[in-house]
This record gives sequence, structure tokens and C-alpha cells, in this order.
Amino acid sequence: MVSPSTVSGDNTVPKRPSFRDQMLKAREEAIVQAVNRLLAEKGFESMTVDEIAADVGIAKASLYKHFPSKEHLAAAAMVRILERTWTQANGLPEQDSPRDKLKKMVAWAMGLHLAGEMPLLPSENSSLRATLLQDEAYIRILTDVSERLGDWIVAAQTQGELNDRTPAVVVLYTLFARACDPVLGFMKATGQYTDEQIVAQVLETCFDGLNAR
Amino acid sequence: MVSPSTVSGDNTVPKRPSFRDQMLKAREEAIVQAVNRLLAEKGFESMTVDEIAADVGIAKASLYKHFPSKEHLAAAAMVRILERTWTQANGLPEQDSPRDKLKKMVAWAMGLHLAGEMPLLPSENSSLRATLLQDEAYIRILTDVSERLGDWIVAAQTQGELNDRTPAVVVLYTLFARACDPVLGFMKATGQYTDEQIVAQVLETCFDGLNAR
DNA sequence: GTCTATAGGAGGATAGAC
DNA sequence: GTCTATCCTCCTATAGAC
Repeated sequence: MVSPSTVSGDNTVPKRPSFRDQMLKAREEAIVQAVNRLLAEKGFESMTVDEIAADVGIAKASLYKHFPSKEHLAAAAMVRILERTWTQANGLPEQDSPRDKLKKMVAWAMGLHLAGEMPLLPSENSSLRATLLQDEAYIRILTDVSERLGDWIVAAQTQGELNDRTPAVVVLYTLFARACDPVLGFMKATGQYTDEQIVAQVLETCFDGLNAR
Repeated sequence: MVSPSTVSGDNTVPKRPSFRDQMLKAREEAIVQAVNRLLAEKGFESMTVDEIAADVGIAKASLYKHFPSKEHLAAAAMVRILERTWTQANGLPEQDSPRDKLKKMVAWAMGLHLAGEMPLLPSENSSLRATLLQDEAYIRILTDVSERLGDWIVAAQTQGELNDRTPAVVVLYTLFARACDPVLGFMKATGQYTDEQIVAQVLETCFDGLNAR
């Protein structure tokens, strides 16, 4: 099981990272984490670079030494969440059926959302979209995750676990969308449900539908 | 059939509106329509007051004679779409079952979304949220629509058309959310489906679920 | 109520010292 | 690479003439 981000294009022998490099890496990790949280809380447009800097505890100008723009900051966070998704997918038990794997992935993503760690989907006209589509790392990890989930979807449909009237790509879109479903936030706002109950409920309406059976 | 917005608190005898008032009304209608379109296209944060003014064809300062702030402009558009929803609900055939009415309402809303006429849901931290919650007209029309749909939901569950494991309020949230489902945009972006096919597909996954039957 | 012109301020990005 | 201080654009909102 190989993380796609470890596949390197060059043939240089990896050196043990210096202390300085480790510090740099840790700082960037802190930045990405702050961006991720703010993206989840307010979305790309409402999030400000000043907030990110304050949250990390460094000067705004320092952020721009690490990332060239606000869009690239957000893109790094998007790549990060997809890498976590990839890791999560690879950690599922082999004996799970394809549909169970998909359900567990969506449940995991919903949990992240409720914990305030799931960046909102960028709206279609966001300036972030353009940057993401030109970001090779983003495109690759998104493709990897989509293909992995896509394989499970097709397998589940072939085995009769999922209905095959819905095109596989539509199922994939639906699963991505449910991870950011505003219904999660609505239910949380009522204060009447635990996070676990919310996930179970939305997962059921997603897979079983609203109709009686 | 009485529109709730016609219920007036005072007892003044309504006069025939003057020509001047009609012009005013028409202008405000044009403003709200432009705001509605921009809200659907870019969302509240990305939409600018300059764009609205340009779209309507009047000076920006004139907008502020009609509405005190950008938030109130958006609120007026939100009230407008809920009034259209109310009208749509009241126009459904009496003989339709509760579930059929709900399906038709969601299908109608999805059609609006695909036509670029459905304002995006304001995100939870938007400054728009605060204004909306203090807007009496908005609260009232939202309550009216919610109660109407809520009655249908309970009736459908009682008659065994909808499953009753999902709390009625969660069904309501789900229907609102589906009207703005990003899956609609994803499918449209592929260019492989007509609007009618998209609506039918998403409606089916919503009511029948992803599972095989 | 409509316009032109502008105030006022927020926010993304940079200059330049250390 | 980190900081402080600043630039500059864009945007909401208003002043004031007509």
C-alpha cells in the first residue's frame, strides 16, 4: 500500500531531513491545519489571510514565503484532506464489502465535517476553482481517490449491493456531496442529536432513501 | 388560497396604487430579480453591489435608496424565492398524494437551480444569516413554507408513503438541501445530461436511495 | 430618487530591515 | 524566513447636487 504522494518523479537518493527542514515542515503543517479549520468554518471567500496568520501565530508576510497566494494556501489544505481520505480508504478492512467500505468512508467524512475539519466545497465561480484545476498535486490525489471509490461503486453495483440505475459517476458525486451536506449542520444546530446519531441518520437517508420500504 | 404576504397588520383601506408607486414596484422587482440571479451564480460573499447596479442599469447609490444594505438586498431576494415556493405549493393539484406533492416541489426547486435562479444557502457564518434571522418577512414566509411542507411530510409518513424512521424535521431539512444540491451542478458540468434527466436522477437517489432494492 | 464623486475601511500582497 | 510597516485594489456605503 503506497501513498501516491510518495511517488517521486526524480531519482535522487532521499537524504535524512535536516533539523531545519523538519521545523519548516512542522510550520507548514501548522499553517495547513489552520487553513483547513478556517475553510471548514467559513469557506474560502469569508476566510482572511490575517485570520490564518493570527491562528498560526506568525506574521502574514511569513505565510507568503511558504505559499504564493490565498488560493494556494487553500489548495494545500484541499490536498491535505484528500491525502487523509486516501489513507482512510487504504486502512479499511479487506473483508468489508464494497458498499460497506463506501458507507464507512462517507461516515468518516461526515464525522470530520461535524468536527469542523472538512473544508466546504468551493462554489463553482470561486477563484479557488481555477487554482485547483491547475494544481498537479491536487488533480492527482483527487483522481486517485475518485478511482478508488469508483472501483468500489462499480463492484457494489455489479454485486447488487447498490442500484445500477444510477450512473457510477453520479454515485461518486453524491458521496462527495454528502460529506459536506448542510443537513449535518442543521441537525447539529438543533442540539437534539449526538454526532453519531446525525451521521447514522443522514447515512440512512442517503443509502435507503426517504421512501418507505 | 391566500398568500401570507397579503395579510396586513393595519386596517387602512387599500388605495389603487398610483402610477408612481407602480414604477417603484417594478424597479424594486427588477432589483430583486438581479440580486436573485447573482446570488444563484456566485453566492452572497462573491456578489458585489456594483454588479447588481450594473445588472439593473441604475447607479449604485440608487440601490441604497431602496434597500439599506447588501444584506437587505439579499434578504429581499430570499423572501422572493420563498414567496414563489409558497405560490408553487398552493398551485399543486389537490388529488396528488402528500409524497407526490413533495416530489414535485423538490423537482421544481431543482429546475430553478439548474436555470440559475435558486440562491445558494447562506453558509452558517455569513453576515447574511444574522440579517435574515431578524427579518420578520423572511421568518414568516419561511415558517409558512416549512409548516406547509411539514404537514405533507407527516401525512406521507402516516400513510406509509415515506419511511417514519427519519424525523419529519430531518426530512424537511433534506428537501431544502436537495434543492441546492451541488450534485446538480456537477452533472450539468459533464454536459451529458439534460436538465430533466438530472432532476429525475437526483430525485430518484433522494427518495429511493443508493442501495439496490 | 437619480446621478457623480468620494469617503472609509477591509483585505491581499509586498518592501525592506534583521 | 521572520518581522513591521505599507501599498494598493476593491468594495460597501454616503454626501450632495439636480
